[in-house]
Amino acid sequence: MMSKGLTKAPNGTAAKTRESMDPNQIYTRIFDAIVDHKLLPGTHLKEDELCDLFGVGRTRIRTALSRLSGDHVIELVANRGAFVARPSVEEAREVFRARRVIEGHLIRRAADMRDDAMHSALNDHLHTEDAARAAGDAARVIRRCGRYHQVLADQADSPIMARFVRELIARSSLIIAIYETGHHGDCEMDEHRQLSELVLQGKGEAAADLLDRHLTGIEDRLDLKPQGDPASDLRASLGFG
Amino acid sequence: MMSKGLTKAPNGTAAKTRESMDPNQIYTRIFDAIVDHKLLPGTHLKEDELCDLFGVGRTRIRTALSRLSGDHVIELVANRGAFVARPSVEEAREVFRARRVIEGHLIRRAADMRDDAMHSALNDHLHTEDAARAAGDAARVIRRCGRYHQVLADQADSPIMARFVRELIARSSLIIAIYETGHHGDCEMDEHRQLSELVLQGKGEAAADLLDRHLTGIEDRLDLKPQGDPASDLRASLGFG
DNA sequence: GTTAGCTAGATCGTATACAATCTTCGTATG
DNA sequence: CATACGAAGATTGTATACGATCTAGCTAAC
Repeated sequence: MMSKGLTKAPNGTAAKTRESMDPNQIYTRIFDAIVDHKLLPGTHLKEDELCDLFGVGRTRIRTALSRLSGDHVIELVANRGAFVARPSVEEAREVFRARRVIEGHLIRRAADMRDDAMHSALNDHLHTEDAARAAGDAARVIRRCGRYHQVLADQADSPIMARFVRELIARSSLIIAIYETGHHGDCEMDEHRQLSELVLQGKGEAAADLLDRHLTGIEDRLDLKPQGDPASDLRASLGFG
Repeated sequence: MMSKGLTKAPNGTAAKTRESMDPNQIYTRIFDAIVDHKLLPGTHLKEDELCDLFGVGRTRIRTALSRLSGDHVIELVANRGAFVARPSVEEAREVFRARRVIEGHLIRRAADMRDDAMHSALNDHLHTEDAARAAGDAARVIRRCGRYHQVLADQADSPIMARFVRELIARSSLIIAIYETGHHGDCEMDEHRQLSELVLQGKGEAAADLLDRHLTGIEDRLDLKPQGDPASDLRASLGFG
């Protein structure tokens, strides 16, 4: 059952659902549920089930699933259906490498462009991140941490690369769901604050360096051992390693 | 009429078409037609017309169009349909900036990883590029030039970033279609050869520098003036500038 | 007891029909 | 003659029904 991950309406009433949702809204709802770890990697997203939940025909569901597949947050298997993606170790490493490359460029550029609007955007977000942490809502903290990187990427006036980063952040969330070890501090809160300060002081190189270490730190806290082929993987899983 | 850009079958017979094409094949055919400048920016891709051309129902066409839209090579306008994308000047500049960032990273990495397979892949492609140029087939030269960058990106064992590059190359082709000035040499052939040599010699930094200049050169050969709002743009187009 | 084959159920893939929307062209009116 | 209005045609958006494919569980044979 998936009703744990996707509720019919955000406020509890089913009113919005009756009025038929756009493919866009459906897409966003599922995307967010995946990023927020409400839908876990491997989950089978059955079309009929989603039809009931959202109160629409299969056509709209399929449109939404197609877009999600384009973002690589779900995998469309022929004649089997849609599954929440399960990034491999190799994919995981490349996602973080790509983030270092692209976000690194964007943060340098943002530092060169800093203005009042950027100041507000970055600080506003830090406040919501604080609030989430204070409330002790773990799911919200995860979401806010990811969002910080998105807000940062959005400051560089580079919508194309910001979209790439959006996909990479979503996939990072899946990666964390699969490979996280006990000791988080997924995104060290303080590092986010330092990043903002460096950007707003125009210290692009320093900001890029810190961002690189920040992302590498997240990656290092994951359990990304090279995993063997399925056969030996089975042996290892059964304790014959 | 669009039959100039999309022929029913590659060899002239209509046999393949009868057997019903996959959404995948349809997607690839349209994607290639756009990259090859057989379908020009702004072209309206009508669903019924495509149904006739490919001999399938609208469902498969829509699946293909949805994927193309995800690549941003076509634009899906609500209730109006699909149009070949017309990148703005701002988008054009960001596409080349993104290419410098991402391809720059990949070429450095490729240089660090060079092996026999890479040697063959790069040289094989240069030969097909030579052949196209010798045959004097302008369309094929354009296609091969774009493909070179794709082949290069594919050498860095980074499928995610290689996919980003694939989209950027396709959009570059649209940008060239719109903004090209008379004097091409779109991709200086000799620079491709030099790039391959530097990569295969493991000179990553030098290769990255040359690639940066190469891409900047292509961008500089375009007519990317800051374009005014539609109103003044019309005045300029009619010679009242 | 194990394995191969088979049947029934579930799920997705596609085509088609109908509804909603937009565009265009003709018409009437100022 | 120019402009606003309206109706017809064209095009896309959606739901639904049917067919294809896969999965699971059962039965039977070895």
